[in-house]
This record gives sequence, C-alpha cells and structure tokens, in this order.
Amino acid sequence: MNLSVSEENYIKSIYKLEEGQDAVTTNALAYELDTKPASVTDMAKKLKEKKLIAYEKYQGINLTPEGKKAALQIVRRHRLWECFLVDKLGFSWEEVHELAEELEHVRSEKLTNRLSEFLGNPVIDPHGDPIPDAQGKLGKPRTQTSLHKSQAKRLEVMAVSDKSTALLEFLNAKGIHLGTQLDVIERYSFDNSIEIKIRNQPAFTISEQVSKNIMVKPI
Amino acid sequence: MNLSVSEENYIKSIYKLEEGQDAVTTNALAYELDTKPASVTDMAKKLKEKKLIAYEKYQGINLTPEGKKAALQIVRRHRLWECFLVDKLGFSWEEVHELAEELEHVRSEKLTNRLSEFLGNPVIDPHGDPIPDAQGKLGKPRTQTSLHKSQAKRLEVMAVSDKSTALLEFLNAKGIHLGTQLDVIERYSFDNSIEIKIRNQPAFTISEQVSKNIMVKPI
DNA sequence: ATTATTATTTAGATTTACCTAAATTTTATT
DNA sequence: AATAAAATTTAGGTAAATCTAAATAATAAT
Repeated sequence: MNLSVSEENYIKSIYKLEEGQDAVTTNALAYELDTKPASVTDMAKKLKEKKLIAYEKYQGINLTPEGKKAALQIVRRHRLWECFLVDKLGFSWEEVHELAEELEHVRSEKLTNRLSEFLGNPVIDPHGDPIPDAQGKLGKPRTQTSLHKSQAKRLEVMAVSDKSTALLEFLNAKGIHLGTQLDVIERYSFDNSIEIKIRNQPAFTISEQVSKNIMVKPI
Repeated sequence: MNLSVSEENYIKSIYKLEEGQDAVTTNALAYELDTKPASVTDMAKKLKEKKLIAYEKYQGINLTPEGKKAALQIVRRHRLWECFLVDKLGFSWEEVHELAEELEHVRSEKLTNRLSEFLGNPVIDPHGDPIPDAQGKLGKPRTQTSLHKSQAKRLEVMAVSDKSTALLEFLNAKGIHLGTQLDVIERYSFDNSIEIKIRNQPAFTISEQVSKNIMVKPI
C-alpha cells in the first residue's frame, strides 16, 4: 500500500484518537489534524476506498486491521527518530516531536530496522511511549494511570501524553522528567490542582491540565 | 524562503546542471527531473517570481545568488544523510542516494548542524563529493578529471559522478571504490574503452560510459 | 414530540504540480 | 535566406488536498 504523506497523517491521527474511544468523529479528527471537517470527510472516503478504515456516513471512523498495521509502522518510525534525535544528536524531549513528524514519512523498512538496531532496539521513546517492533507488535503502555487519577502518594513519572513544547518546557522548568519520583502532598478538589514535591526540593502546585498528561506508576 | 519539496528538487537539479554550462535548458532540466518541458516552464515562472532563478523566455535558467544558497543547503543535507547512512547504519554507497533524496527535505538547520557534528563534520560524502559547510561554503571538487580524460598511467579514484545503483553496483563488482588505485594498461580509440588493472588482479576493460563517471587524480 | 443545537456531509472553488496538444521561437541545414 | 528540425512556451485539463458556504442528519433541550 502506497500512502501519501497526508494519508499517513490521517492514519496516524485516527490511531491516536481511537485509543479508548470506539469510533473517531469527523470533528475530533479535523481538530487533531488542524484542518476542516469537510476535508476529513473527503479523506475518509478515500481511505475507505483503500480499505484502511471502516467508515459509514455519520458513523465515525475506525482503522481496519490493515490500517492499524500501517499506523503502527508510522508510529514506529516516529518514535525511533525521536530516540535518535535525543540519544545521538543531543536534542531535548520538547524539540523532537516536530522533527520526527517529518522524518517518519521516509518509508524504508531497511532504514527503519537499521536505525532501530543502531539505537540498540529501544522499546520506549523520549516521552515514555512504547515503540512497535518490526512486526508492528507494541508493548503495552507502561502505565494507564495519570497523575490526575492516581491515588498513590509516592509515584514515578513513566510517560507524558501531551508532546507540546509548552508542556514539556514547563516540566523541564519544574524538574519533571521520565523516572522522576515525586510525593503528592495535597489534592485540591476545587480546581483539581495537586501539590507535589520532588525529593527535598520545595513543594509546588500543578494544574489539572498538567497532571492529566503525566503518566505515573506507584512506587 | 519556504520551498516545497518540488521546488527544492528543481533548485537542486538546476544547481547540478549549471556546473560548467552557462545556462540550464528547459529540456535538460525536464530530463533530469523526469518530467515534461511544459512543467519546467511552469515552475521556472514560479521560481523566477521567488527570485531564486534568473529566467527569460527561451533563454534558459540560472540560479540567483539566493537560489545558489538554497541549493547548497539542500546539497549539504543530502550529503550529510548519505554519510550517516553509510557510516552509522552500514548501508553501501549504491543504496543511499534514494534515501537521502527524501531525508534532504527535512529543513532544520539545527538538525543539519547537529547531524554534521555527530558525523565528525565530514567534508566528503560516500561518492567523493564535497559537503558544503553550515555557511554554504563548498570545498572545491576533489578533482575535475575523469578517468576518460585523464592522461596519467597510475591514478586513484577520488569520486563517482553518476550515483545510479547500476553504475555503483558495477563498480562494486569490479572492486572499484573511493581510494582505489589503478593502472591504465591500454586505451582503445575505437570505442574509447580502457583496459585497467587493480594491484595484482587480472586486468579488465571498462566502457567509455563508465570511465566518464569515474573521477581520478594521478599518483 | 418539537425545536434548537451541533455534527457531518455535499457542492463548488482553489492551489500545486503535473499533463497533452498545439503554437511559437530558436537553431540548424540546405 | 528560406526551410526544416528541435526546443520552448502557451492553452487548457487533471488529480490531490485543501477550503467556504449551504444543506442535511443526529443529538440535545425544552
């Protein structure tokens, strides 16, 4: 199957939005891809034609098994390039997403597999997300619990779900990285903000938007 | 200046064809880009509008200084990625041109410069071509003489001007690489073929098409 | 159960980068 | 210098991926 860059971006976004949800809506996909709902409808017809998605008018979108396979290949390339940029070229985690968005569209299995090998076949990317293997098999997410939902008092940062520069720079400023261990001091039900503490540094408070995007596991 | 992938390919090809020639013809550019003369004319108007080329109807095409600067950036990226693929991922020289054609379009100065640094700021690519530096300054070609034109009897392979898989695989089969030293045994004026010998291996004959694409220096 | 709101689709344009076929200009040849 | 050949451009069209505005369907609210 030969996909255009645009088609690949749709497939990738559908894959992303499908998690949890049963079907991806036209509007959600338009928002995710920064385009208009009418454009999504157009593309949905094309991808259905190519048997990569299941789509019926007004019924939302789902990847077919074949579509999912394609998505996992793209995700694999994206995450491997992120590793390369961080591990080999010394970029920091907030810089790599945009670059990987471009590099991921170079479709060469040989390149992808050699890159993986060169990087030591990494299993997670710089944001803590698992990297599909050459067969498209994906290790389960390292954790399903966000700091927002977790009830534990002591926990470790396992992944970050939002890859925006804004969030990642905020986390840098606060000293929050993958592997950071933190204590929950207090939860404020008024705005769902959380007061946390890292080692013996002074405690500080983070908003619900932030804590929703920090994936943790209890320790 | 923000260029599309297609515009970048035109700029790069014009740069390539401009060497020696004073102006690049519509037909030559169409052939190089595997497209039609009419399409070249369309694009020429657009690139003139963007002040990247000098172009007057029926008069051929030349890069402006700005166009040349753009071309050198693209060439830099292309050749650095080729080095990466060969030096770090273990590809051989006939495999990397096509992949680099895609990777070269990821436009990020930071990425390019870090890649260069990671590779040890190489000055020639796997085919012997010089790599422009971050300012776009290009070391002069390592040699202007092809095996075809050279009069010397003993010489060393410095670069290969044709990057087709076909030629490079042929050279692999014959044991001709960058740095290979060879003796010219005989030149046959009938078809301009050349009999050569590498060290103490048996001599063999190469055609004019091949010898034209092997750049050499006397030793 | 209507009605209002929101979501989605259709219809019709636009832009980019192509194309073919015909017209024009340049260059080469008699 | 006239004519033939080759190169180039113009005119008009196509496909991909967008868009806006209008129409339609689904969902929510009265």
